[in-house]
Amino acid sequence: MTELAKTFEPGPIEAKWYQHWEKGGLFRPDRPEAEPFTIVIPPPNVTGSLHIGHALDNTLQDILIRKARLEGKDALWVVGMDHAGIATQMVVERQLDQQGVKRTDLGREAFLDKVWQWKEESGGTITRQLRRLGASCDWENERFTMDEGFSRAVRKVFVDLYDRGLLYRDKRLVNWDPKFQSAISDLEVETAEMPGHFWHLRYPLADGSGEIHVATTRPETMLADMAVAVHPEDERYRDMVGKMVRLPLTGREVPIITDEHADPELGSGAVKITPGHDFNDFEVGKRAGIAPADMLNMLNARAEVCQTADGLVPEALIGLDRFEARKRVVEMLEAEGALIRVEDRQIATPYGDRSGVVIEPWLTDQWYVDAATLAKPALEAVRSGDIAVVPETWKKTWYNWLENIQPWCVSRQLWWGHRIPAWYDDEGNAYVAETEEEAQAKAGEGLTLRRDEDVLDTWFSSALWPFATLGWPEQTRELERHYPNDVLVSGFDIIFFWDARMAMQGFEFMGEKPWKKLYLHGLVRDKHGAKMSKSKGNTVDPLGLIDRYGADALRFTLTAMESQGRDIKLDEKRVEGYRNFATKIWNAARFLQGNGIGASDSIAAPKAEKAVNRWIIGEVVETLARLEKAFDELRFDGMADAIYHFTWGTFCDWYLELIKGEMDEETRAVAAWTFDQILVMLHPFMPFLTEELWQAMGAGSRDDYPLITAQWPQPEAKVDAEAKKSIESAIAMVSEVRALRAELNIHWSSRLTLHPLEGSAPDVGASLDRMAKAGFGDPVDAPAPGSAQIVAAGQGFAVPLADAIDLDAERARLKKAVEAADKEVKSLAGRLNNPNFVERAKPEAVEKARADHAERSAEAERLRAALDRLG
RNA sequence: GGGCGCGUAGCUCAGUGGUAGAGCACACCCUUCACACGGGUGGGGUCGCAAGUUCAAUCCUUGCCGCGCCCA
Repeated sequence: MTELAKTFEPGPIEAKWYQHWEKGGLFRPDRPEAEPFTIVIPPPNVTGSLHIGHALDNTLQDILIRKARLEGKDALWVVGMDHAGIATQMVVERQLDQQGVKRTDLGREAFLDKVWQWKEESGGTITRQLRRLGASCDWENERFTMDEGFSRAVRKVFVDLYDRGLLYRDKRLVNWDPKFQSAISDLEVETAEMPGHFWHLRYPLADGSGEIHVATTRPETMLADMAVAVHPEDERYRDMVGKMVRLPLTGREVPIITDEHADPELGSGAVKITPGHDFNDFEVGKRAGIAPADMLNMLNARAEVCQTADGLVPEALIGLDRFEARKRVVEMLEAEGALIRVEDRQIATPYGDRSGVVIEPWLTDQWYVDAATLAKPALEAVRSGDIAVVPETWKKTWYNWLENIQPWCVSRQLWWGHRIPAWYDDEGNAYVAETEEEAQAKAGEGLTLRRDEDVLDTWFSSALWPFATLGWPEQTRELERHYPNDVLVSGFDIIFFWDARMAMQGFEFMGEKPWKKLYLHGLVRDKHGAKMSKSKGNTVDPLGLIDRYGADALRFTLTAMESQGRDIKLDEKRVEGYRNFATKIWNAARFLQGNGIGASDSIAAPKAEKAVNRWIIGEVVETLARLEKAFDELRFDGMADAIYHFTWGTFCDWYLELIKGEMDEETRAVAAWTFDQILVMLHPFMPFLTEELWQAMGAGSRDDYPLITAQWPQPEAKVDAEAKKSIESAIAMVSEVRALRAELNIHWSSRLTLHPLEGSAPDVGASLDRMAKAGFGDPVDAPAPGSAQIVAAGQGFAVPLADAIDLDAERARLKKAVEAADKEVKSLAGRLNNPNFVERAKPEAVEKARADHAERSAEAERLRAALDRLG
C-alpha cells in the first residue's frame, strides 16, 4: 500500500495517470478476438476548443467506452476532427488580414498551404483538452476529414452518388451568404422575427386603364419583378388578368398572372413576383413558364445591386448595398408617386447561422444531393427499431424532418475543403470522376477541362465518419469488425446536420445502419437556464472547473445531471458537491489502509459468515444490478445515483461504521473486496481517482494491473435476506437512538441504556455502542420514572435518563410518531375496509396493504403505550 | 400555423396506478481516533388548474393556464 495524503488533490494525479494510460496503449488494448464495441466521436472542429457541451458529450461516451473495456471488449473510441470549411478559412483569412495579405493575393495553392500550416501549429487545441477530461480515445489512429484516405472516400461518394443519379447540378435559388460569398444549406439558415415594414406600392397598367396595388417587405426587389400575381378565384382582379403592368423606376412591362400563392386576404390580394430573389416567387415563376436561366437577377455576390439582363435598372442604383438600395428605391418610388403607404410589421428574416448576416435567396448553379431518396432507409431503420433512438421522443423529430427533406445543396464557394471532383469543358458540360485522368477519359481527348472551383459542405464529409474512419473504401478488418458502431452519442442540435446524414450515407454506401443506438442529450445551460454564449458572458469553462474541482468531479456532475430529454442547468455548487464525494472516497481508502485493508485478490465475493459482511456483499450485488440496468437503458443519472448512494450512503455511512472495532480476517477480506467493487464500478465515471486508489490499495501487486483494464465486477453472490433483515434492524435501532438524542438534546457524553419492554435484547453486536453510544439493559415491565422510550425493530424500549428528562419534549416526540403511524394505519384500514378494493385490486396490492397495516398498527400501539405511560 | 417537451420541497431535478424521493440550501447538535470538502438529527410539497376513467390518479384521458425548443 502507498500511504495517502490527507486530502485528495486531483491535478497531479490526473496528469500522471493520463500519461500512463496513453503511453501504455491502454486506451486500445490489443484484443483482436474480443467482442468489438465501437463509438465514433462527433468530430470537433479543428478550430474548436473544449466547451461544456463537449465535456458532457465526451464524458458520456467515455463512460460507455470505459465500461466496455472493463467488460473485456475490444473497445474502440474513434477520435478525430473535422476541417470546418468556413470556420477554418475565416480564422486563417483573419490572420492573413493582420499581415495585410488577402486570400486572393496568395492564390488557392498558397492559401491552402497556409491553412495546413495553421492546422499543424494551432489546430486541434481541443484534442489536448479532451485529454484533460480523461477521454480514453484511440489517439493512435486519430482521423481528420481532410486526410488523404478520408478525402478519397469523399471523392468516391461524390462520384458514386452522381453515377447513381443521386447527385446533380442545378440552377435554382440557394441560400446565399453575402458575407462568406458562398451558398449554405437550408439547415444553416436561422429565421428570426424582426421589426420591419410592409410597403404598399401602386403599379400602373401599361394601357393606362388603371392600376394595381401590391405590398412587399422588400421593396428593392421590385427592380427584378417579372410579374404580378393574383389568386385565380379573386373576383376583384378578374378583368385585369393577362394585362401588362408598367413597373415604376424600370419601366419594365410585366404580366398580371394568376397563382394560388397570391393570398386574397393579405394586403390587396395582389403580389409582386420576383422569381430570382424569393423562394415562393421562384416557384410561381416556374409555374408561369419562366425558366430559371431567364429569371432576372439584380444582385451580385456581395448583395450589391447589379444591372439586370434587360438593362432597365436605373444607373443611380447600380453598386448600392442591398439595404442602401432599399432606402433609395423607396425614396424614388415615393417621388414617382408609386408609394401608397408604409405599415410596421414583424418580418421573418433569414440569417446565416455562422455569419449572422441576412441571407439572400440567389440564383446560381450548385450541386445538390437527392436527400429524399437517401432518407428512405434512414427513416425505415428508425421505424422498424433497427436503429434505437434514446430517448424515443426524438423519433418523431427524425420522421418529421426526413419525410419533408429538401434537396441538399452541398457545394460551397470556399477554398478550404474537399474540392468538388467535377470538370467542365468549354461548353460547360460536367464530367464527374475521382481523378482528372478519369474525367479526361470521360470527356474524350482534345477537350480542355477546367476543375470545379468549389468545395463540399463539411457535413458532406462528416456524414461518412462512421465508416470512412475505419478505412472505407478499403474493406479493412477494422471496418468489418466495427461497423455498424454500437452507439452514437450526440447533442440533439445536430440531429439533422450530422446524425441523419450519417444514417443516409451509411445505408447508401455500407448497406447498413451506422450505429445500433442513437443517444441524444440536451444542451448545457447556465444555472438560470439560459443558453450559454460568449456574448452573454455566461459560459462555463470546463477547464476552469477541472482546475478547481478535478476532472472526476466535473464528469460525475454532468453524468448525474444527464437525465433523458432535459437540458442541463449547470450550477457550480453541484461540481463542488461531487468534488466532496471524491474526497469522501479518498478518506474511506485512508481508513481502510489504517486498518490494514488493501487490495482484494478475488473477483468473486469472499466467503463470509458475519451478518454485516454477508449484508454488504448483497448490497454490492443489488447496486451492480441497478447500475447494469441504468447502462442498458442509457440512464446516466441512474448510473450516478446507484454508485453514489451505495458508496456514500451504504458503504461509508453504515458498513465502515459497523465494522469499526470488529476487524477480523473475514471482515478485512470483505471490506477490501467491496472497496475494489466500488473502484471498478466507479471507474467509468471517475477514472483518475479510482485508478489512483486502485494502485494505492494494491501497491506492489498491481503494478502491471491497472484499473483501466481490470475486470468489471462478477460477485457470484446473492442477496442474503436474513443478513439484510438483521443489519437493517441494527440500522433502525441506531437511527432511533440518535433521533432520541437529537430531539431530547442528550449530549454524547452520556451513555444510554435500553431496557426491553417486551422480549429480550436483539443481537446488534457492538454497533449500537459505537454508533449511538447506547447498550441494552435488563428487560423491565414498565419504564422507570424519568425514562424516555423508543420503538424500533418491532420492540419497545425504556431509556432511563440520568438527568431530568424534558417531559414535554419527550411527549411531543412520541406524539408526533404516533400521529404519523396512525395516519398511515387509518389510510390502509380505509382501503382494506372498502369491499371494492379487496375484490378488485390486484391480490399483491391487497396482501401488501394487509401486511403494512399489521406492522404499522403494532408500531402505533407501542408508541401509544409509551405515550400513555408517560402520563 | 404544425410538432415536441416541460410545470413535483426555497433551488436543480428523479419518480411511481396504491397517500411522494435525491442533491444543494435551511435549522439545531457534534473538534466520537477516515473525512468539517465531515458526522448526526430535523423542518419543508393540496406533485400548474379543472373535469373524466378507475376500488384507488402526482402518474392514464381531455381541456385550460404558464414556460421552452424545433419546423413552416
